[in-house]
Amino acid sequence: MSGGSSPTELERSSGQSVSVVQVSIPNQPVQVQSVIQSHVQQSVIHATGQNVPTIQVVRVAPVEDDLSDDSDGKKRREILSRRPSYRKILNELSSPVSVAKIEEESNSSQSQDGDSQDVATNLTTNSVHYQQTPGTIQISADGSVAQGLQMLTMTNASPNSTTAVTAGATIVQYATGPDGQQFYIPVGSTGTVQAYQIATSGTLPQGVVMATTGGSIGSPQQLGEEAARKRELRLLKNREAAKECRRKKKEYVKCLENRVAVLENQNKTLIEELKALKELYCQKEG
DNA sequence: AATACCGAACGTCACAACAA
DNA sequence: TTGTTGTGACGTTCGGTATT
Repeated sequence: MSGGSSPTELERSSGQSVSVVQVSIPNQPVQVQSVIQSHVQQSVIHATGQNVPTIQVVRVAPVEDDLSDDSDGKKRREILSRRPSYRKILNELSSPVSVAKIEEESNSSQSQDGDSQDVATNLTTNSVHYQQTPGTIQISADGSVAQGLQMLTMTNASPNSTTAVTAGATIVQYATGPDGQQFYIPVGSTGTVQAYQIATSGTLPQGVVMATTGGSIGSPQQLGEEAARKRELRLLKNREAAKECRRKKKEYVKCLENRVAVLENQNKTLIEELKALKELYCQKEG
């Protein structure tokens, strides 16, 4: 057992008090730190070392709500922005064991979500209808996986409409291909589509590049439209990113909660085992 | 049935971290 | 240095449940 008189890395960085319970287990292959960040209702597990016969359970005491003063929004924001993200914490995990397990659990939950690789997913929020068609995954001879085309179609779908695409509907198509990401946004109601390409590799420059449909750019009005479209794209991408971020976060939290439960069980068992061994030892001594 | 409350999900903004 | 991405925070909307 060790409480640690000097502040841990976590205490130094977060200002939270940390209590440490350390249990040595013969033949236990990993060292595990379980960290509960109650403030954000997230659990973080650190697993380090393949051959360290130690389990270390770390509990972070609930932080005093020093952020409750809403009048000081900027300070609050500053403090919160310094908190490391769960992704960063995950990246800091040094053990391939935990990472592999998280990935494994992540994959299994994805497959539970209804074969997301094979079935087109449809979701409707408010009056906006999203349809994501399955991407093609190319696997080369060396086993590497190349991301294929992924198409996202967004339409204004009325709740009663039987067809996703109706006259005058706004359709934004988003595609991820080998040359980068592409967006197709309708211009006016004539059916003309403006295509944008966001290059991520190859010869195309980084950023948004006007790709198709003629018409010179230069007039203030066109510049304004261009800026508006850019903003539209940014919002669209950010919207999708936020969704993805939330999905990952939920998955991650679920995974960690499961693991916390497992480790708590394990801890309980080990404490009982230790107790039994102590009694045995005392009997032998006495 | 009307209202209040709550939690989940969403869209947007701001900003840190990262890549080119 | 600049553009992109990921994510915390905030406000809004919506559906479910409890209460009146």
